[in-house]
Amino acid sequence: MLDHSILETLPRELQKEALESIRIMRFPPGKVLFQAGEHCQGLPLMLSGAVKVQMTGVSGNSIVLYRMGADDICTLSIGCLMTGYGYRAEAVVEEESEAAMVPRGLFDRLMDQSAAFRLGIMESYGRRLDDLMLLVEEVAFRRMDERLEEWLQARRSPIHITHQELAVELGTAREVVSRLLKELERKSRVRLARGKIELIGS
Amino acid sequence: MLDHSILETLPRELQKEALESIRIMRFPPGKVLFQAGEHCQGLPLMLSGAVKVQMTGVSGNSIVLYRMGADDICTLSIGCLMTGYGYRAEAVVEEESEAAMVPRGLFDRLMDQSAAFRLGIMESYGRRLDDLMLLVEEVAFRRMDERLEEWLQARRSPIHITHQELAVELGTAREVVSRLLKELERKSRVRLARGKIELIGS
DNA sequence: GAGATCAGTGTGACTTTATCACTGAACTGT
DNA sequence: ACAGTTCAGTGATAAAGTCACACTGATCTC
Repeated sequence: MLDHSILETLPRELQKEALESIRIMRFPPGKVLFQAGEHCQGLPLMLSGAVKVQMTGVSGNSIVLYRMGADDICTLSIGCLMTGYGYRAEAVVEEESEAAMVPRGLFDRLMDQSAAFRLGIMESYGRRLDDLMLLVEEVAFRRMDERLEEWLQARRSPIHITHQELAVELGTAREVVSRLLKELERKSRVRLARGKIELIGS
Repeated sequence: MLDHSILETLPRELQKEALESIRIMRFPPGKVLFQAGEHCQGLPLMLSGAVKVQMTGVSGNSIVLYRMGADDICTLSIGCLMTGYGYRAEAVVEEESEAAMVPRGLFDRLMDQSAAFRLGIMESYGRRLDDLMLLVEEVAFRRMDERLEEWLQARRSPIHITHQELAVELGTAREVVSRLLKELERKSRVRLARGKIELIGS
């Protein structure tokens, strides 16, 4: 049940405590783990699945910041727990996910007593920082048509997504995505349908 | 010498080890602490001063990601040390700074034995994450004229900076800054001179 | 101190991206 | 089958980024 998890690496005694105080939860696709402004209810440690973290600006526009997968701990939640401020972003489940909800006390003890756990946390933080730095560069300097094409090429055709969702992925406006996609269709690089994009000859 | 530092909080024995293995270094403004691609030579723990961290995209454009001040540990360096990858960004001293260079071994022991140190690290990470998330939103969705005005209003007139440097602060092109500033001058909100911007009536 | 040099700035022309307003097409439920 | 809703397309306009080049003020050289 804790297979493939960072929790496996814990010393026996801690593992026992962990198994007792941790709640394992399942989340279906679409489930909102937390929203902007809410306060942290416990640290989700992902065991499987995929969750996207996105934020909405004052303008009302949204952008996907990064994704979490197995063995990631939600670094945003750590920050919320430590500072007591509310979340700045929201987390939405993309693929059926399992997560261990770690209470504050156990988290502190794990940090205190397990070097492996600490390493896992630091790695999660490092990845997040790296993801965000790359994103800043993308958004600030790269052309939208290139970013769109890369995004499309990184998936399997057909891709089921609306233009609006794709706009949030890239941090742009829906109209921009529509126009760029239409342009790609004119070049016969994609075939468009409502809520679906087929890649041609890649 | 370690006044105002997170290192003060350490238990006596660790503090002794810290004082022995840590090198305190002074850096003058303009000093480059590290550059993109380089490998980590030790964790800088800032004691005083200010350092900006900026990155350069493939396009050659640069953007300031965040700033470090007293009691910040360089989270980027932690990541580099853990993963062995080179830095993705560069760090430039803005104000005369002092930093304690913490070797890997001591860092691990501090993380292991001092809850206060761990908390400091987590807070540094939290701030970085928060800074970067806000930056993503700014860059993706906010108007450049607003961002420029805010940046200007946050300083004391006169501001000594070139348009190029200001462009890097905001992650845009020099020409854009020049034009927006000229527009502000036409509205009598600023007075421009070579390398200097005076704010009028604020 | 006259010219050469160079970093810093200004600006026109053009492209790309964002925003606004609206139309129409495709799906949903009853 | 119709009403309501979500999704997509597009023209007009504004903001921002890019490219090319001219100008200006500071510094250096002789």
